[in-house]
Amino acid sequence: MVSERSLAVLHAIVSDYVASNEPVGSKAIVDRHSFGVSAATIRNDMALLEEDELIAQTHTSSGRIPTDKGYRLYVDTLARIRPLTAAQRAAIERFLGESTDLEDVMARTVRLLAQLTNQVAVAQYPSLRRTVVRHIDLVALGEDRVLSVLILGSGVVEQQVAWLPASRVTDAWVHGLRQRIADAAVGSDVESAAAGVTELESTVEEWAQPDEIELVRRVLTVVSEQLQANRNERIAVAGAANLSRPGGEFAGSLPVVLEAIEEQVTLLRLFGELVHDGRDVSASIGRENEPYGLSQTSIIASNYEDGAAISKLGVLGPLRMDYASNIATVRAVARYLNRFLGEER
Amino acid sequence: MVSERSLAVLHAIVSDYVASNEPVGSKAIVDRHSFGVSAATIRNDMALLEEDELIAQTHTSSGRIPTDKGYRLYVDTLARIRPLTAAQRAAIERFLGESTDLEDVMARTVRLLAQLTNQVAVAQYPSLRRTVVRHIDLVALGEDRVLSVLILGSGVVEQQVAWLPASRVTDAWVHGLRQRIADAAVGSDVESAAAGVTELESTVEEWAQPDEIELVRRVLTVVSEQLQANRNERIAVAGAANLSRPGGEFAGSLPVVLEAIEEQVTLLRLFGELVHDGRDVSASIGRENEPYGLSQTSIIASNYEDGAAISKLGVLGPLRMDYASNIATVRAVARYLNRFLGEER
DNA sequence: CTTGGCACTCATATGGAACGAGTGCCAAGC
DNA sequence: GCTTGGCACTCGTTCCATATGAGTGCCAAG
Repeated sequence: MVSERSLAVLHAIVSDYVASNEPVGSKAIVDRHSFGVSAATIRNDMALLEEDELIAQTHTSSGRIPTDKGYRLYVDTLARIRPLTAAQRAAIERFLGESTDLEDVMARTVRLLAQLTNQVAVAQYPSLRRTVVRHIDLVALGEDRVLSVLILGSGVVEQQVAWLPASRVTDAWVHGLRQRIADAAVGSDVESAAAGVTELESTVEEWAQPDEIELVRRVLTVVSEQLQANRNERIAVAGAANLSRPGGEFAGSLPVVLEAIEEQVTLLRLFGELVHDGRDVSASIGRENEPYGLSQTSIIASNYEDGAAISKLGVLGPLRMDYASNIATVRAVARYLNRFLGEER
Repeated sequence: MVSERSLAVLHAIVSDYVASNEPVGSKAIVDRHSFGVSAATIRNDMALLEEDELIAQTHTSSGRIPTDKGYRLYVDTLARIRPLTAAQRAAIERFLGESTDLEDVMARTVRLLAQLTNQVAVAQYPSLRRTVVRHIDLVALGEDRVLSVLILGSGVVEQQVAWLPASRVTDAWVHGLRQRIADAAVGSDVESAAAGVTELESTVEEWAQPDEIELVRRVLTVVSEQLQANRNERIAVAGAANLSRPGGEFAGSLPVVLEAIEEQVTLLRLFGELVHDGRDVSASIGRENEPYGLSQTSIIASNYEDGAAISKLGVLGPLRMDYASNIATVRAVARYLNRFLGEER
C-alpha cells in the first residue's frame, strides 16, 4: 500500500507528464506543486512508487513516467470528477438539440465527444430489443425481388431485399402477405414480433398455396433476420484525425488503431468487456487492452441507458491522455444522451 | 519537349523510385534497365529532365526523384493499362457478387478497392434522380411525430421524421394523407415525383381542412426534402489504415488527410472537379490538390455510370504511389460496378 | 522521517574526420 | 553531333570522442 503523500506524488507525476510529455523529476515536482518537503524526500517517495511499478524511468537517470499500473491507480483514486464548464454544457445542448433521427443523434454525439476530448470517439447504437414494431412494408421491386421495410419506434428503419428467383411477384400477392406478417408483428416489441413471425413460418402450409410456400418462406426468413439483426452491433466513430496529433503518441501502433476503428468488431468486443464496478464511467488502460493489440491505447467508456438495454459510448486515445477531463466529458455526454433518448420515446 | 529516351528515363526513375523509396541515380538506372547506353549518357538526359522540372534532387549530389510535374507526365504517357490478374478479377467478382442492398454494394466496393490498391478508397453514392419512386409510407410515431419513408427503385430507402408540435395525429388522417402523396409521386422518377409533391403543396387549401393546412404543409415539406436529398453527396470510404504504412509518406499532412476523409465535403468537391479528358480514368497529382490542403496526395478516379447520371470512385494515396497498377485497378472496379448496377435495375 | 551534499549515470549536443554515392563537366572517340 | 570514360567536387551520412547537464541513489547529519 502506498502512503498518502506517495499517492499525491503519483498524481503530480501523472498530471505533469500528461501536460508536458516529458519525464518528470523530483525537482520539477517541488517547483510546480506545493508539497512542504524537499526534493530528496520526493525522491524517496518516488523510489517507493517505482518499487511498486507505478512509475518507471526511460533510462537510468531520468525523470519518471507513469506505468500502465500507475495510470490505473491514478484513475481509481481520482477524487472527484471535475464538472464541465458552462460553455461545454451549452455546446452539448446545442449540438444534440438539433438532431433529427437516430442516425443523426449518434453521428452528432460522437462528433461532439471527439471535439471535446480531442480523442477518437466511439458510440454503440442503442439496442432495440424492447422497441415496438410500428409498421411493416413489403414492396415488389420487380418480378423477382421484394423489399421488406421494418419501421420501429423512435423512427428507426430497417430494410432488406428478398430475392425470389424465377417467380412472378404481383402486387396483390405481396399485399396479402404483408397483411399477414403485419398482423403477427406490428404493435408488439421486436422480440415478441420475432416470435410471431417464427410462429407464422411454422404454419405456412396451413394458409399458403402449395406452389407459393417456398417463396413465402424466403420472405419470412428475411423479415426474421431483420427483427433479429442487433442494432447494438453497430457503432459510430468520429475524430480519427485526432490520432495524428503531434507527439507521436502512436508511434508504431497507429495502423493497429486505424484498423480497429475500421473493423468495428474489435471495438465492439472491447466495449463489451469493459467492467463498470459501481462507477458510471470505466477505463481500460494500456496493456489491459493487449488482447486486441491496443496495448498503447486507453479507453474510457460509460454506459448509457436506453430503456431496457444498455449501450456504451466513450473515447479511445493514447496511454498518455488527460484522464480526469476525459472521464468528466464522457460522463457528461452519456448523461445528455440518456436524457435525450428518454425524451424521444 | 523531351526526347524519346528522356521520357523512358523518366519512366525508369518513377518506377524505381516508387519501388524503392530512394532517390535513383544514373548508375542504378543502367543497372536495372537495359538502355543501350552508359551512365554518363543517362546523366545528360537527367540534366535535361531536371531543366524541365520533371525530376529534382534532394540535395546537390544525390539521385533524382520525380516532381509533381514528372508524375503527371508519367501518368499521361503511360502506354497501356496493365490488365488485372485472373485472381484479382475473381476477387472482385466474388466480393461484389454477394452484396444485398445498395449500402452493402458501396461498402464492399470501397473495401475491395482499398484492399487491392493498398490505398484509401472512396466512392460516391450513385445519383438517384432518374430512379423511380416505388412506394411512400407515412407512419405515426406518436401524437406529434410522423415518419415518412420513401422507397426507391433498386431498394434504396429514405426516411425522415416530421414533427407536428401540439397536434393529435391519428392513423386515419395519416393514411388519407399518404394516399394523396402516393397518388402524386409513386410510379414516376424522383424528379417528377418532387414536382408532383410541390404541385400538391400549392393546392393544399383546396383539399385539406383549414385547421390542418399547417400540419399537412409540414409533412409535404419533409417529403419534398427527401425527394430532393441528393444521395450523390454521400460517399463511402475504406482503408484509412493504409495511410499509416511504413515509409512516413504523409509526414506532416496525415492529420489533413484524415480530416478530409472524415469531412467528406472536401472529397466530394475534389472528386467533382476531376476532369476526364477522353480517358476513363483521371488523376490529380500532388499540388494539383493544393486548394484542398492535399498537396502531398494523389487521387485516381474513374466515372461509373449509373443510368442517367454519373458518379465517381477512386483511391487517394501518397504522391509516391504505383500509378500504373492503381489506375488499372480503379478502372477495373469501376467497370464491374457499372455492370453490377446495370444488372440490378 | 527529512534534508543537504555528493558521486554517478546516461541521454543529448557538438565537432571533426572518414566515407561514399552521385553529380557536372570535359576531352576523346565513334 | 551524340556518346563515353575519367575525374574533381559536393554533401549527406556515419563514427568517434568529448563536454554538458539533468536527474538519480545513497549517506550521514539534523
